[in-house]
Amino acid sequence: MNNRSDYYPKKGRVILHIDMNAFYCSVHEAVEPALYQNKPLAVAGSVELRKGIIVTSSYTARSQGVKTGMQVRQALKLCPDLVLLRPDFDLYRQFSRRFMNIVYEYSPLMQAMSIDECFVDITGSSQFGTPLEIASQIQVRIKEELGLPCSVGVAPNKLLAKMASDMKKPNGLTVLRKRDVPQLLWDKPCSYLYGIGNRTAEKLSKLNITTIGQLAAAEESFLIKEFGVNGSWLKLASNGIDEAPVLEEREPSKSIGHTTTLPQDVTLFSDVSRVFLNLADQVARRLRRQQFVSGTIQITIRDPAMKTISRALTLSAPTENADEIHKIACGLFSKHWKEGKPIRLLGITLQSLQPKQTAAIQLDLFDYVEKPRKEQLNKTMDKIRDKYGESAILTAGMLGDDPSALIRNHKVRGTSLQMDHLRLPQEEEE
DNA sequence: TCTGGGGTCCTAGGACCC
DNA sequence: TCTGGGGTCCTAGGACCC
Repeated sequence: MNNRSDYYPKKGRVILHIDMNAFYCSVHEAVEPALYQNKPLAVAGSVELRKGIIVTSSYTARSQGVKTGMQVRQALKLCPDLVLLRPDFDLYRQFSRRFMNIVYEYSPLMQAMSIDECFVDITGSSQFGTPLEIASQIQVRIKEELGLPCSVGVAPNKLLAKMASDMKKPNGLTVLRKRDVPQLLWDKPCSYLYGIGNRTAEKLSKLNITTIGQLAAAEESFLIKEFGVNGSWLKLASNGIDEAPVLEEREPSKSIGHTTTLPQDVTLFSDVSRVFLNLADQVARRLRRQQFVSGTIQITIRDPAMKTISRALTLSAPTENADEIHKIACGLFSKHWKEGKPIRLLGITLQSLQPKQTAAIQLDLFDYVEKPRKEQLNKTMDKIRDKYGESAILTAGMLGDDPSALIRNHKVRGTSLQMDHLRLPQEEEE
């Protein structure tokens, strides 16, 4: 066995799944080791009691019982010296790009799954070594060059690679072959299988199928009868079979949304409108940054009992403007929510996204007299916020005295600017 | 200990058109 | 006046994942 290609299958694939360990916390440790290394760390969405939920925690914190999804209050009880940090998504995105660039060097057939994990198909990468050597090299380089730990799964398909990387954390390197599936997976509960959540596991359990092995042995026709087309997938997946290819092009986003749980339940329309104004502003800005326009506006409303509804409206012409999104959100709300019913959470999601260029051509947007000015204003505001932070510009409606108006927690760097300080270039020439 | 926020995909029903 | 069948778009909600 001197030839590296002997380690690659004659037919079939070799897939790696790279999963960053405690990603957000690890990034903070890497950036400021003196402050944070080996400290019990947690990133929390907010420190307000009601909303305070642990988003992720370092392994040191985990060893003291701190878990994702736990309330901040409870986490502090278990771990009094827990260091709480606000999320910094720009920083995470930066490290995300850097670790994926390393992976990409070993094969361009790479698919980012989220900010902290990706698949890579190294079937044709024998020039870099055996699959295990490549997996190990990637892991070592991410550690040495970025200071971040990760777990790597090596398998013949995405499903098994994903499950393999999950088996040993942190810093795990796990090979999962199809022939290992009976021994390693079949005695595990169904929900252990990636793609089976609590609902499906419950339904399976009612059918007397509680382990992956039992699922693997079930009749496909029976599973199809109970689960529809998902039945076939259940049968295949429990046998370790998955033909889904690694898709190299990262698909453009299909929706952009923001939701917020309010500090207190609200009932007044004026409060709702103000929250929507803020949400509309945030989603519109992300939309513009990605050079998209949106054809469908959806709102989400959750009541104190956690019952959630969504209502959507498709526009005759797509938009990128916060004003318009805000107006539509308020309209949808008035139409579908009885005034006075208490609200716990509000959200706005933009759907039917399309590249702005094509939309502009289709709609002759440039023929409008009003549009270029509005676009100029949007651009100016985006630039200022890129420089001074999210809160640098607040439109009038966001300056209410109700706390729900200020749902943003981002720090303000530099001075706060008012709308009056903005001058459009055209106006300066006038 | 009453449960955050960002997404994707799928389904099913209704509207509407031919 | 009552009526088939196919196709598409829109909407709402559920399930799942990170």
